[in-house]
Amino acid sequence: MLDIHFIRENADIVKAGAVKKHIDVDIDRLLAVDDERKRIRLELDTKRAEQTRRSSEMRNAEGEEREKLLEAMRHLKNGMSEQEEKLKEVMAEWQKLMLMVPNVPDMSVPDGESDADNFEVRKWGTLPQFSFEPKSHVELMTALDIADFERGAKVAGFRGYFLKGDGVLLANAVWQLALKHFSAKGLALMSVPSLVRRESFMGTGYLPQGEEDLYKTQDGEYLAGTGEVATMGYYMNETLEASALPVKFLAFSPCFRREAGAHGKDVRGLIRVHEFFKWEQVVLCRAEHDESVRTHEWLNRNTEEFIELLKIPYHMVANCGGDLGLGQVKKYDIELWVPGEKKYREISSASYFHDFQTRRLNIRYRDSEGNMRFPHSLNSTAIPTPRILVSIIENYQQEDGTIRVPEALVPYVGKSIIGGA
RNA sequence: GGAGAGGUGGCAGAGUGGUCGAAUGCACUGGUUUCGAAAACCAGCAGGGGCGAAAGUUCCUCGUGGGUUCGAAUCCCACCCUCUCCGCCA
Repeated sequence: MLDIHFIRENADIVKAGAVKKHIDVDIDRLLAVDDERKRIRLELDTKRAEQTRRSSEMRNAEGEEREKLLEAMRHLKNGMSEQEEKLKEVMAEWQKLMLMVPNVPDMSVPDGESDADNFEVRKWGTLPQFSFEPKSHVELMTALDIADFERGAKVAGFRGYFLKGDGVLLANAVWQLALKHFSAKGLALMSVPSLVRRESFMGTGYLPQGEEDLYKTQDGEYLAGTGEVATMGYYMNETLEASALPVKFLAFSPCFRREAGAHGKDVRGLIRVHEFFKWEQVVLCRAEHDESVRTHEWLNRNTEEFIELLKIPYHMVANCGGDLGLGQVKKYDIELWVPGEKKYREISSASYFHDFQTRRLNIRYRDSEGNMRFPHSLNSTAIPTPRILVSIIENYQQEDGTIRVPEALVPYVGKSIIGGA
């Protein structure tokens, strides 16, 4: 959510931002509703002030004087209840519109409609050269019996999977290495709920718009598609000490996604699944743009470094306007090379939000001047499993169908070849 | 699943119809004292919205939404949430 003052004073910027994000929102309508809201409030305030005044006179009034006052009050209240009704209607529309206004993307965000228009910022590593036709992870893992997709579908339905044996070890090894790498960066470990109430989804901006993509329980909670939701909810409705900032979390959680809009996409394998695990970096920092920008680069770099430990070729893109979420100011995606598809596939997403989320979540801190402020929030994937296995398996495959274990993972897997004799 | 208790400022916690946006304590900020600090003492200190250059002034907020009343933190209703005990269970 943006500050209504900001929207009023920068209507053109907000409108242009929505256009850049390809989000349709009627700012003029919001401004008109806000005018109405202010007008009614002012009139009501005046009447309420009179009511308070009269009612304190009432305490000592007796007899005829009292009757007069009562009569005047009745008159006053008549007009008020109508206006209160009206204000309620206006506020309902106001709230609805406010939740729809997207955050303004940064100047540096490239124009574009979809992920096809994202801008490549840098590239790392050299693409593997195979003397044979590389196989997909589905073939490789099935042949090695370290994953079972058929039975996955039988038991869990579409997009279901089992990891088995060394597949489990490999996923676990990634977690171990991630734990070490990311906690060395000063991120505090936290294991967070996946079953989360509506409020935190509203606060992070996944609701009200994203209802379709979420699983919902019969008790009304939702299953989170990312640990970001619970981690951001952690300080909801709290006031932090400025000295506590920045807070930096590395949150672990199971993640659940309906993939409602992606029925035909990535129907095989571990790229797009309904349930997976993710380590997520989440930061709250002082409400300074510079600090947000610096932290954003840092978070993204942390993940790049992790991928470099695994020695998997990647590139990093700046997401275009049309590929940004409602609250995001800017986003970088890291995409890993997938030999079976001969293209880069997303593994990580780093974004910053300014105070868009903290305003919705009512997370505040007191700055050095004693003013209440909404901190800035950021988050970035540390590492998701099992998706990361796709690139590991396919990039490290050998002609005989065995998989070399990335050097950094060998201590955790306990072997250097999967499928070897 | 059954029974009960409760939601008040940054925190703890009083307040059961009118000078209550709210005692008190802690925390915090400023000052006195000190070589400096601690302690003590003095003072300040909820958030948000109007109007105003400012001083100030006014409205809203005691979980949320309704109701009763001239007047509600306080009474009534509904909902949400939390805690305790019993049962069941990882």
